[in-house]
Amino acid sequence: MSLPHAILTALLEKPSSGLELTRRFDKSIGFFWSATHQQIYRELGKLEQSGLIRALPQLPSRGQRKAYEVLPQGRAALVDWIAESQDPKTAREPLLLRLRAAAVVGAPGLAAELERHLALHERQLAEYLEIEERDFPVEKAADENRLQHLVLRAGIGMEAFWIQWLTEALAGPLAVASAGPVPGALTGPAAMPQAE
Amino acid sequence: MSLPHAILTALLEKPSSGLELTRRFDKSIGFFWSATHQQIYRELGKLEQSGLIRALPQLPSRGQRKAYEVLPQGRAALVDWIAESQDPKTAREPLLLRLRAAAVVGAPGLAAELERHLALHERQLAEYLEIEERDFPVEKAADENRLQHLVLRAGIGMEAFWIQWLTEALAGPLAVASAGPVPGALTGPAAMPQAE
DNA sequence: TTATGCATGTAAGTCGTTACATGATTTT
DNA sequence: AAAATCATGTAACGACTTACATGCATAA
Repeated sequence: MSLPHAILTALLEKPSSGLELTRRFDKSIGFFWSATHQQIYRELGKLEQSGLIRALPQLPSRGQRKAYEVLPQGRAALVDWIAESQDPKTAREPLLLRLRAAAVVGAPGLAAELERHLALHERQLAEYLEIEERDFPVEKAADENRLQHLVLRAGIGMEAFWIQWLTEALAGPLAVASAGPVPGALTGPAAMPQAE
Repeated sequence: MSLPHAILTALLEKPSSGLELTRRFDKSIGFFWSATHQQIYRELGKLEQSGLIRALPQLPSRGQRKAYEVLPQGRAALVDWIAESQDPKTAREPLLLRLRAAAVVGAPGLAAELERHLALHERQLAEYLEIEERDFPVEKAADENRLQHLVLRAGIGMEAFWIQWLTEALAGPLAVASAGPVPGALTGPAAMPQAE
């Protein structure tokens, strides 16, 4: 149930139309919770029906843009959600899954993928650092911005972690000892010192 | 499409029944791709119908346990998947969303959540380190285990990152300057230096 | 023989993704 | 007027979650 609350937060920051929200989800909010415009429109409809937001009186300018604002009920729902007890979900990392699979059947082509991911993470880190420099300059470290800055620091830390890990992974051999990529040659299932 | 390949990997490591897979997904594999038994049974059915795995001749012992093994086609499908080009998905971190929401409407109850998460991550890290000590002792750093060890190192690194970040977050003030938790008092939408 | 646990499964609903549809406005 | 773009939306599917159902084996 994160999407509706992400939308409430975005609308509190600034009342917006569906498309404007979509644009904003491509940037800051979407760094930690992406959403397509279809999801957003559907969720806006639900939120309006639930009485948590309402459409602002139409500005009859261009297009049919409908802007929404958060109602007191919506704000209250958001406050409740913040304090809810939610366990961290077990991570879903297809890349690690692929590494583990490569340990069993061989790893041709995997190094290229790791390098590609490394480049992507480096680009993302650069983008985060740019935002930090722009919005949270060292000279004015204010307490009011602390939460926003913490969110950004989390993004920076995660990217830095992946870059370090991928670099370490690419530094050593990726091939597995016995198993080749030959489809027919089944390796023995027994010799797995991996944790179960 | 990660779950079927996670299952193929698990079955290559050791042919198993649905429940055995469920147990194993609660442990090693599930650290990076969790799955419930319902998902697993459904996926086993699909994989069998696709001719990627087959049920082993019944051991008529207790219960109705059906064990599956991977067929050459399944192994080939896994090899292909490893080399596929898959972009890293944008992270989904509800906790960061909640921080961002707290920056807008206030943060009562958030500190308790952060502390709870910190404890959970510390426990998880301890578990990973225990596994590392058991399965990858320093004296026998072999290349054959390198991929499995890398996967585990990723888990360790992620937990370490969260612990560090949460500690840093809890070290400072979490309250937001102006906004209280009062549902009716809407704050101005303008003053957001946050990146958009 | 009831109860408890094991093992496999069905059903329903939500969330997310991909592809397509529609009307309005701006550009050529 | 035709084409491109903007803005909102529908439809269909697949993945995941939660709750429930069933048959079998062992234990009380």
